[in-house]
Amino acid sequence: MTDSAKTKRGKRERLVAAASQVLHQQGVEKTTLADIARVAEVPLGNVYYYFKTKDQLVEAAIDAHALGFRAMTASLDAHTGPRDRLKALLRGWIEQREVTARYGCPTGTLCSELDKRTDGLDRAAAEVMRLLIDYAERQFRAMGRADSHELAIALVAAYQGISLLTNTFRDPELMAVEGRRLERWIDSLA
Amino acid sequence: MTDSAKTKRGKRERLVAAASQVLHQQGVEKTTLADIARVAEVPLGNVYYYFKTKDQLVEAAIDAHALGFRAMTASLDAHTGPRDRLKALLRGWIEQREVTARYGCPTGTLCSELDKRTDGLDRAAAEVMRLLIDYAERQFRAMGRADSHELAIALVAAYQGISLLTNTFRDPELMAVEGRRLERWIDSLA
DNA sequence: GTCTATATTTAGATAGAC
DNA sequence: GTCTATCTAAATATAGAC
Repeated sequence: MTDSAKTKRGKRERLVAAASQVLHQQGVEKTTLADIARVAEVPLGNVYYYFKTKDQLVEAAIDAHALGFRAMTASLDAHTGPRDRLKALLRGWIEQREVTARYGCPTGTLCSELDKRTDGLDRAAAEVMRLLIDYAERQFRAMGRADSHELAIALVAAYQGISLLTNTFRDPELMAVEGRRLERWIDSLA
Repeated sequence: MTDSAKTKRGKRERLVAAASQVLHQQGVEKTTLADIARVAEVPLGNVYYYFKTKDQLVEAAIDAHALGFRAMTASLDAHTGPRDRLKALLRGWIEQREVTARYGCPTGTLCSELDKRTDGLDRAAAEVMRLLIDYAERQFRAMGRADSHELAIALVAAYQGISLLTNTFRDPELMAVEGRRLERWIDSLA
């Protein structure tokens, strides 16, 4: 991606990209539309031409996040088998450890924060988490595990938990160590 | 606790108790001082006699949370051995599963949300998480494990992760199932 | 110490010129 | 479609009577 917000992609697209980034870094509640507009290099008043409310922009960012996840898993499917796909997922998490140490897991922080809301945004975030669990579950099932659902929950929980600790203590090594532990765990499964 | 906010405990004490409750339920950013004052049954303007800023009240609530955790572990130490203490910890988490499904782990949600802040409040929340890890680590060490630190991180990460999923999907059974899995894991350790 | 009324600030949202 | 200026609502914080 050589494009920055500066370049002449569509403004709507720039706003969504800027929202994804800033919402992850600052959290939903602490992010103002002015913050997003500045990063997207779109005048504040113009935001409302594309999104009627802040919530609609947040929802668009979540949808973009879900789309990005589907693209990632699609490329993961290039790997030969389900075990390799799971380990590739783990390695991706380990590679992102610096970002995670600074800002947490994008999906996890969204779910945690948006859960406090009564409107539908919390369900949109939960949907992304569901995508992740379902993907892991399919791999465990392809490995022939009858307890694929429980294993998928355990894997994603371990990742979300270590993401939170990595972020809380600002220590990327936590993710690296736990990631390797999870890799050994996956190798140990029949 | 037969005391409600109504009773004539000190106002400062009532404000801290109300803050602990409401901050857990609504999150820090979405909670107003008016919310806390209402639950504590203290007039809004009077809050500022006890706390100069909202942040100071939030910090007092975090400190109270840390104090409560120390009291809990002190009573856990009544258990015969380190393995029983860890399993008692797990059973406590399982017992809290309905609250966790609705509002998440109090410590985890605080750490996740406050991490987005630059002031010192994020470190106050991290300290409570540190207490939890240190306690678990002491038990693993007492069990004779050389890898007590790694095990403590894994245990707390598993708990924090399943708390997030339990909350995200509003499903207390997730905590119950994973809690039993973690109990078996602790039993399996030499 | 207590509490009402209000000042101040900020951010979401809109009006209307171009 | 774009953008400046502004409205409005809400929340933190304060003033000052009691």
